[in-house]
Amino acid sequence: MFSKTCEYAIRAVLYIAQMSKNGEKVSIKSISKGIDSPEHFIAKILQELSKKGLVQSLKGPTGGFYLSEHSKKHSLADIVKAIDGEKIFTGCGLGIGQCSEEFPCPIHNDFKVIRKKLFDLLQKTKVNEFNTQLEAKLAFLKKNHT
Amino acid sequence: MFSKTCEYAIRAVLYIAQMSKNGEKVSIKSISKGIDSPEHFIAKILQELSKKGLVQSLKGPTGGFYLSEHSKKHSLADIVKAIDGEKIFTGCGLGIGQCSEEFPCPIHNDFKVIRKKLFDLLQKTKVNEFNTQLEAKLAFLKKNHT
DNA sequence: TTTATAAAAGATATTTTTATCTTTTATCGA
DNA sequence: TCGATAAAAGATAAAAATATCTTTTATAAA
Repeated sequence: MFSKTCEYAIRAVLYIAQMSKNGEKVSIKSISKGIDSPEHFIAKILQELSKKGLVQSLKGPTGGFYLSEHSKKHSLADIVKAIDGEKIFTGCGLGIGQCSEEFPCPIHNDFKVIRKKLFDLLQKTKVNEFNTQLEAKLAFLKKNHT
Repeated sequence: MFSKTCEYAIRAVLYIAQMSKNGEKVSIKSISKGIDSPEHFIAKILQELSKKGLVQSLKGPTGGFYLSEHSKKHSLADIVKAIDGEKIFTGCGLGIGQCSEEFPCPIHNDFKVIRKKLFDLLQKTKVNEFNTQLEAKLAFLKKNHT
């Protein structure tokens, strides 16, 4: 559905949201462990998210990643758009360049419905809404949750 | 959503379904033009689909690809499974290996619904059901439909 | 039986995605 | 101010996906 990069990105942001909810900052090392991703790879991804304003960061000792009040309200759709682009929400299911209402692919209409549902879901879901679930270990961001 | 290989595969099978509906056979060259895909690449993909029994073929002069009565009834889900595997129907939306009912990722339940809708749609859609639409140019398998 | 045709098979190349490594810059605390 | 820390930036590497090329095999028609 999403690229691996995008999956890591979402997990990282949810992790940062939870871990920094009281103003703390979270290091790459912590994030990498917390979501079970390659350390250098998630660093690159966070660099990108930081540039686009989806997460905030500070260098140096006691530095790390956190979310501004504004960033806490971002949706999962914002992250997906930042990493994978709009293709998954608007592109043709069969990869036809000019697929449109006027010249539709055979599954155009059915796919439109599913894509809309996906977008609506991601759009309404905000990155800080899982904090308590994650805290209570009712939801997880990696496989080794022991 | 699907890999490019899978998009080509679906388009190719729909094209073969339409073009071979009266017992004709369709050449790779014709398929490649009909769906606007690289000739050698679609040849490789059809080889795979042929091995898995999703399309039939015959070598030599007057040879080409066609669909048996059985193959005509295959669903789009069958093609997706053959090329991309089950991951899109069953895998975790955030790429967590052991995501499950017991240890769910944060979006597990919402995604389950969307994945099910996608699967149901692809499962109920059969490869030969677009023949008349395609014939009447009410649906298209490539961008240059002139 | 020979020749032409068209897919199958196998090998190779290119591009994109995923991942890693090294150096630089900013910031904090001693 | 200096040293340690942590992210940013840039370069490189490995793996996977996409694409192409060449040779072989099966089939049909002349």
